Amino acid sequence: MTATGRGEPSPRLQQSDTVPAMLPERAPRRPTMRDVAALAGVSLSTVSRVVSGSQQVDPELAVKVDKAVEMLGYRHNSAAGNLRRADRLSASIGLVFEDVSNPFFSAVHRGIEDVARTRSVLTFAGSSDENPQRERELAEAFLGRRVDGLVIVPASADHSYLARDVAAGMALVFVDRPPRFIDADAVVSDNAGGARAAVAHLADAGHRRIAFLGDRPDIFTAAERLRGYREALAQHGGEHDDALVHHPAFRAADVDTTVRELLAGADPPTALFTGQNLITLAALQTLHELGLQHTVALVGFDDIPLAALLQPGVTVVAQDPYALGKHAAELLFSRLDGYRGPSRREVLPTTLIARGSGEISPSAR
Amino acid sequence: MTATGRGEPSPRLQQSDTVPAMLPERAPRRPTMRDVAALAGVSLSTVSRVVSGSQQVDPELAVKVDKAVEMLGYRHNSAAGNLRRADRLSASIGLVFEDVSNPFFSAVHRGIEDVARTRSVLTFAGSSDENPQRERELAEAFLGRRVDGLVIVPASADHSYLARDVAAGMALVFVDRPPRFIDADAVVSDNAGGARAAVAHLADAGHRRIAFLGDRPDIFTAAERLRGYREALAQHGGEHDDALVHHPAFRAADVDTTVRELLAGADPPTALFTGQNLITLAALQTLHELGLQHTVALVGFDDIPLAALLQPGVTVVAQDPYALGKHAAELLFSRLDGYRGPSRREVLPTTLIARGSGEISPSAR
DNA sequence: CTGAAAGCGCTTACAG
DNA sequence: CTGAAAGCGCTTACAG
Repeated sequence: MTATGRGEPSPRLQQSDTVPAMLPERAPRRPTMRDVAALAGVSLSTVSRVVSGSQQVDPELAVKVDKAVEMLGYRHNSAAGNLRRADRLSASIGLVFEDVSNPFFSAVHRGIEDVARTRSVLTFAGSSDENPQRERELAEAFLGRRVDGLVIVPASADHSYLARDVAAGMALVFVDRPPRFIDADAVVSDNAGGARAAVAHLADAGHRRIAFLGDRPDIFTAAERLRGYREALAQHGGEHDDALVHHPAFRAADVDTTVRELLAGADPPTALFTGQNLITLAALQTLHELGLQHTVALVGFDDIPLAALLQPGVTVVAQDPYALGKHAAELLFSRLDGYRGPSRREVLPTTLIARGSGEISPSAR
Repeated sequence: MTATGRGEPSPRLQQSDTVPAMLPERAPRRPTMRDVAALAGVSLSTVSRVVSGSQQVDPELAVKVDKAVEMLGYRHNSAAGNLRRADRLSASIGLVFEDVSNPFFSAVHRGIEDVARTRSVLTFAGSSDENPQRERELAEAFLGRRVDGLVIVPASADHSYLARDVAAGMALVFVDRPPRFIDADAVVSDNAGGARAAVAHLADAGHRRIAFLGDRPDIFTAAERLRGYREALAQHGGEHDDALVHHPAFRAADVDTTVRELLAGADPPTALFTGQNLITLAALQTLHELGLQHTVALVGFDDIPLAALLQPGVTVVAQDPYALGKHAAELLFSRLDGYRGPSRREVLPTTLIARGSGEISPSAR
């Protein structure tokens, strides 16, 4: 669902019929505090006090200042203020996701935003596309703007490049996956446990040949889910067969090929465990195209919209991405509030939701 | 899909086993350009020149500076630099969405990000939740950080509060809906046209009683879709009946009630036109619960995942949210690049995708 | 409570 | 090409 390269319709272009007033060649200078002070007939300091609400000011002067602010359309420059302020806080944080447009991460985003908003903190957000270089560029660009903290879904294998920023007081939290080569707070889902539950569920329905389709195993969540898959197979007597383990690199397209090859093979799996939301969507598409949705069992990791309305309903192990974001933000702000203890790792539970596709028996084949 | 108030699992908390080194009570000061200059044995100006790459510098000095930067872990403070720089550009823009976690807006987000990224511009993002006050707070908070531009999905009925910022050179683009009381560029979908196509499609299948379920009509897109609905009814001889027009306020819950009441009524509609992605999802849920998905026709505005795999497949009028974002960003940057012409309005076409639900005949009832 | 002055971390004319 | 000085828009001690 990385949206790049999508075909776009050619737009109908129409001029607005409102004719704008003659524009000056150069934009006018924005009014500064100095302009406000001059108009209000007070000192710069007084304007600063009124605008920031930090100190007691004679109400009469305050009114003058407010009027001048109003008249000039003065807009405070918090970037400038931040430079001299004692706390040095920019009231902004940076978020590095894999892809802001993946519904999983956009829900995490909203969880973070809702917490940040209660503290009037703004969020920068960007997509790494699972590219370590891009993750670092984004994080460093945010740091160049002196964000107070960073929430990262790690793509990079080494986060030591952030050590000095943390030492300088930047709050750092990892979400969805833990950090590497740096000690920091993290919030993750119980990936291995969720995968075990998914595979145990399939084993309970009688499956022995269960395929795994997941992200590259160098991604923490994928590795954990693979581990859970293997542990559950071992515990429930499922078959360990490397031919059943796949890491379709380019998701949608590769998933389709992989599923078709698996099912056309000599000793096909009777069930699929799809280890990520986009992989689940693609695998479902293929199963339906093959007309095998009632024959081959499937459990997906991550819940997806309309899962309950498909025939059969899609059994999933659901994460709670909103909660992941909320908890991450809370850890972040606890650091900013002065917490100096050891780093924390929160593991959020997953929930198996049985809807039909995971309860298909192997004999359906 | 506003994620607030969702139940969260209680996390398992575990201490990390890595024991952090003794932390100093106060965070060390970040190194400044001055520190770099001192270590490298050059002037502040030289460091600035090397770091910004703006001017020719003796390669030997440049190497010294680079080494000092490396040793100290110096991180450029672009907020400070921005204060004095001639162009005054912060290389950041602000995005005000209805909800960053709605897949429609997160796709718009990605479209904008991909364009901004080619120019090394960072994006702030926030959710207005359709609240005018919140839209303004967000926009003004972004402006306080001196963003170079703003992309807004308007919730407010009056954007004149941005007039002075535009006059001062801020680039402003509206997306999904046009602005009010301000002259600015905008990119929208052909909402009326898409709705006409949807309703005409249902009329072609023989429907005369077609219900409309859309957002509050004070939202531009909803009003436009309602207009398209009415125009198509008029053109194709559908029944105009106010009892068929509904604006379920709290989406999911109200949609369910509305659909049930409509279908249980004396003269029920034979088809539904659902005018927004979340409304479509909720209406489908209800139709399936009632077992009427093969009986009552439905066309939704906005495509949704898995729509093709439902029984019947869900016929939709699809927008291209990624393209919406991309075009909005292009208009924005053209302003920043010096375009001074009249404001532009781009209208992107929609696409009707017939998948089954929209082709159910009225006699199925 | 108020104002003049210094200074936050940079960039930019200005001399050399 | 390089450096000393001024200044961006603010906040903050410091006097009064």
